[in-house]
Amino acid sequence: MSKCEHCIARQLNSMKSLTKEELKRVSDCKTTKFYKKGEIIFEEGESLNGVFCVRHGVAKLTKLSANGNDQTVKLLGKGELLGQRSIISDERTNLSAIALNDIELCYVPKDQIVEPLQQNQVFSFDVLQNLAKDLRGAEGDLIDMAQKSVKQRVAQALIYVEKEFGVDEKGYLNLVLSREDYANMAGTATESAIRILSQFKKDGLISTKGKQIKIENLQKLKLVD
Amino acid sequence: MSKCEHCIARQLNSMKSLTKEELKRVSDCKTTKFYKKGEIIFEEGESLNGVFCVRHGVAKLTKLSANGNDQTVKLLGKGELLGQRSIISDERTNLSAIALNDIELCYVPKDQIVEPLQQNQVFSFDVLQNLAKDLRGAEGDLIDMAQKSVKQRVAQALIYVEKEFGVDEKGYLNLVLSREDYANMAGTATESAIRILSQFKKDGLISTKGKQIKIENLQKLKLVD
DNA sequence: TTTAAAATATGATATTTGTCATGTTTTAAT
DNA sequence: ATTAAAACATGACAAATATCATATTTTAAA
Repeated sequence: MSKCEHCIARQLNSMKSLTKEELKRVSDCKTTKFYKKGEIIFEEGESLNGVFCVRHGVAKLTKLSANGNDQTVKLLGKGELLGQRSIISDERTNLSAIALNDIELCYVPKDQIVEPLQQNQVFSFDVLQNLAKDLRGAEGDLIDMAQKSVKQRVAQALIYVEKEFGVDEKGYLNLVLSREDYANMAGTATESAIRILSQFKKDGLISTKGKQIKIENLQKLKLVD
Repeated sequence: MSKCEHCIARQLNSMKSLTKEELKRVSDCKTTKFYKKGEIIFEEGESLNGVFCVRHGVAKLTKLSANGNDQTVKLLGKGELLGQRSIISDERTNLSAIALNDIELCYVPKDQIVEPLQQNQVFSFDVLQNLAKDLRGAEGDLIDMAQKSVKQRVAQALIYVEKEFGVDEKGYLNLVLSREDYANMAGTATESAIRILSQFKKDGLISTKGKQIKIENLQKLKLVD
């Protein structure tokens, strides 16, 4: 099995601050898991006994709201960690994680994270900084959700996907999502997302080819009202 | 000047995990600041060189949205810390802090927090757990904002204020807020908040005496649609 | 105490967004 | 290749919410 020491994904998260010995231990007891598009990685309410590190593919973190809608909180790509928070606060997870495409994850048992967290200052400070950054992001998202129009939120979702996951050689978003996925990110009805994306297309802000989307005018997309 | 060692507020946050020596140092270099109702403690975009600990009174963290609305992100009462995150991530603050009533804060210079953060495992793990908890809360709020009706959000704001700051001997909320404050918390127009509060009053969910509000039927308030 | 300003209240109306219905297109399984 | 299911699209309408206008009440300042 491949080793963490050589994993590129590792460079992208706090794991880079583990000592060689700690990393070796992680590497020795990690397992690799595969999930197909749409499969559930974990569900809200579960107790997690470890952390998942995305090696390849994209997952979404969602929560089912009281009225039965799925709200997507965050998308996670290569190198990002799932379940980190539940481990730190030792609580059940409040979110579900679902594969958005075929995904490969490394599963690292809890102890391998908690122990360094309590003994390796560099690591724990790194995790701390990441959490602080996440928190800032979450507050920003909260405000956007409260203050921006649905159209603006859909535009944001497109911009986010482009920025986070990039485009292919022809400019199409690497991450292909359904209209429903965009609706869940923007916190709106699927029909609304469809309508808005159609409008964006008519207005030349985006173009599509099948399910693929290309942002044609990023500036205007940022300025929708 | 009073000492941190004897401060009750301290018990409520991560400072309780500082060693005696660390706490002594904090105590020796802290300064006390007073702000009147409505005064700005700090504004978004400022670089903070320390952390504020609420000793008495309540502050709100808000952000001005693109369309000129103030969105309240969090209220902070006795023992809570302001600016913690900006210190950890070493970034300018993205939120403004404003006194909701006359408030007394202890200001602790950055170094007194950062140093223990990098050397005292117990303290840094405590902060880590608090951040994890805050992040969970922020994600919950995000989802509520996206999925709940304005009426539900106003109801929530009332419930939050009761839970967080309690009631006086007659059952009135200790923290007296304007309708606009409630609107900013719920992310809605002031008129909408006013209308909804009036409706709650008509329906017997709350009663008022001047600006004071009493929750009369918590159960029903939790169940508004 | 008087008076101006701020906060609260409420109606009328416009806008945004959601919901339901229905049809078309695309995708994936047989 | 055929077919069923899923995704996409769009119209019609309803519901939620914002906005604008204006009046009343409360608060704070002179």
